[in-house]
Amino acid sequence: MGQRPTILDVAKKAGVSKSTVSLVLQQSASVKESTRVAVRQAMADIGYVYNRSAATLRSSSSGLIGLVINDLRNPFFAEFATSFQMELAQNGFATVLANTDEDPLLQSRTISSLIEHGVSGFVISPAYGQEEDTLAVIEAAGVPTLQVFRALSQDDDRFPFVAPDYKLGGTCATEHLLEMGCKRIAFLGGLNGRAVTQERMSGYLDVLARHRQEPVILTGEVTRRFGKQMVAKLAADHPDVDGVICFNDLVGLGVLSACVESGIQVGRDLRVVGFDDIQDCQDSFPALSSVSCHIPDFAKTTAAQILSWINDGVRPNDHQRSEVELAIRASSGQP
Amino acid sequence: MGQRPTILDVAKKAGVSKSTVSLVLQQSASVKESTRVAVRQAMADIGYVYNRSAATLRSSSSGLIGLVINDLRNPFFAEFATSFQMELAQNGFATVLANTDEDPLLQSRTISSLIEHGVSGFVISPAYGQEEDTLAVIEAAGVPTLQVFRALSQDDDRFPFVAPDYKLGGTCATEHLLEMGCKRIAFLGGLNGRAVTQERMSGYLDVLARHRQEPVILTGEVTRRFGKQMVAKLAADHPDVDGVICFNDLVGLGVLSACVESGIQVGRDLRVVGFDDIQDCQDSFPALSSVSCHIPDFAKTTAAQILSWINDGVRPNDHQRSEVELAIRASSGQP
DNA sequence: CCGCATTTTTGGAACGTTCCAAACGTGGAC
DNA sequence: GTCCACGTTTGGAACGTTCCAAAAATGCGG
Repeated sequence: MGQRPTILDVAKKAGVSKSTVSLVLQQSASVKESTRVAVRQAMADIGYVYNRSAATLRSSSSGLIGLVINDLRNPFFAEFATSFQMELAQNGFATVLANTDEDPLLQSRTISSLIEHGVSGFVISPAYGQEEDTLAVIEAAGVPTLQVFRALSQDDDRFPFVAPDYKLGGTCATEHLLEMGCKRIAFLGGLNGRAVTQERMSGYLDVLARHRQEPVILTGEVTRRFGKQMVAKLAADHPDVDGVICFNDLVGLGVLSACVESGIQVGRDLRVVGFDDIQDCQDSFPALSSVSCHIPDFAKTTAAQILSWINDGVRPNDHQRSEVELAIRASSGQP
Repeated sequence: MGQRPTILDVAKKAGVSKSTVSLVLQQSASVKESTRVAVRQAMADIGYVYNRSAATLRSSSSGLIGLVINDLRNPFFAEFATSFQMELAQNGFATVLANTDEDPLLQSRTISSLIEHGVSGFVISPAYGQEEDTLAVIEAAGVPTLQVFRALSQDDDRFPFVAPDYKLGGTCATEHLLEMGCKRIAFLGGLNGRAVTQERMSGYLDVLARHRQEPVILTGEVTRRFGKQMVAKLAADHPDVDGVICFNDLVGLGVLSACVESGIQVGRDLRVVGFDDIQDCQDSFPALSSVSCHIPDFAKTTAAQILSWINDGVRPNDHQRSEVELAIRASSGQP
């Protein structure tokens, strides 16, 4: 017995059959308490470790969930991934986390690899491009899949999609800035034509239209750097702008640092609101107002949904929007 | 054949035996080119997908590597995890990423779970506490394991350990500040008594001793918040401090934002150096000087080492230090 | 103490690969 | 034409679980 012990060894030690051991492993209710204890004891005695590959092979269910993320370096996704992973761990599932770096090719390779590993489900914040390939592969495999934050297929309903209510976020942020007295509000960042950008922007546009303000829109990357650059551009091209809604917090934080650099008083000369409410928002100077998506809650909900799909076959609703809430801080601050 | 096709189906379709198909799957050199092509074609035709659980069961090697990280929300680790994961993907391995949130109990549970899944190796930046339990479990399983950034077992050599040369980093940073003319340099952050803190600090202490400067040490958390708080404390208790070495970039960025807030001119009144060189350093204001650990390279090396241990049985050296380099930016800037 | 319902336990057959020793086929040397 | 070596291919036996139908044990009313 130089090998690792198997359930057979456990069975022998405990004086029962392997089937009984298996039942114990599966927490079956139909095994008598006393034998359960005996079996557990035997396991501890001989140092048994469960072999999930064998179980997976036989039962075709792996206890593995693939989390495929387009940009893990973005703190927003990192925070989500962390919460999600810990939530799943609580439920006995392990998370295989993969970053696709916005590369659709890498994405479909990754997905194929995860399918080979027999993941029981996917949660995916997809990279754009090659939509058909990606979706087809998953569909062929028949693995429960939840799209989060972004949807590859806006129209068709192949996979349920859950995201924060971006539009409402845009609305809140814009209304807030108006209330603070802004006369001219710009929207910064976000790739043009992407659904997420359009949604966040549409909340902004609606509110402006209602208040008969002309929009100022500068779409682009979603990085700190871009935020910094746009401050100069605004100063040059749109000196009357006194409020900005940023596509996300990274852009917002970039704006903040550029303002500090060029002596613009954030919260007075220029009011800034970000999006996502990552943790950095609280520690920047000035602290960044932001549309909070309640990341940990969102992760919890997502985890619950994919689990109940896997375990109980309950497919989540196709389009879901989670609540958002504006976290007001100094960057949009003094009246 | 409502089921997924297996190698048997492929074999039938291609007119060969299942063994041959298996050989093709394993890229064996001993299969003739023409049959290889035929088999591949057959696979494509019937939509075969490889079942790794079966392979794992038989060959007891899963192509899965566990990456266990103590704090994924810290951008430094997120950057590392991302690079590492993508590097492994290149080599056909999938990464199971788990965050332990500095919780040793969660850590040992996580590790056990990953062992059940049959991970072929671990790369672990451990949470402190319960050292013996954690190490014993891994050791019993006999899984190749590389400790990175931190070591649970300083003394014994149960698992190889690789980390940036923290001490050298501390030395470089301190010398740099001296060269810039600082008369009094403080060290901020890092939990007291932890090896990493001591190493970073010892480089600092050595240099100060050589220049007969008295150290000012304020250990504590490794967060932005702590950095902010310490600026006030320094101003109150140590008004003569004109340079700070921060335990890591988070502390450094916190210092920066507090300085901006209270009107301290960073780079002139106070020179600041961080540690890790996360991406945010380049986009803060002012840009934060930092000791770079070359994260992507480090990840690459780590990946290579764990892979060659797994594939070729080459156990890496027990204690390794990777190069560090000071990235000089505006925060330590003007002479 | 028997019969019957119910609770527990059980042996054998999967699951889809890889491994191994042996068989096959082909071509060159004699 | 025979033999051997070498490059390919092959069937059967694992690997460690879960599933299933059926057997064994138990409890209970009469």
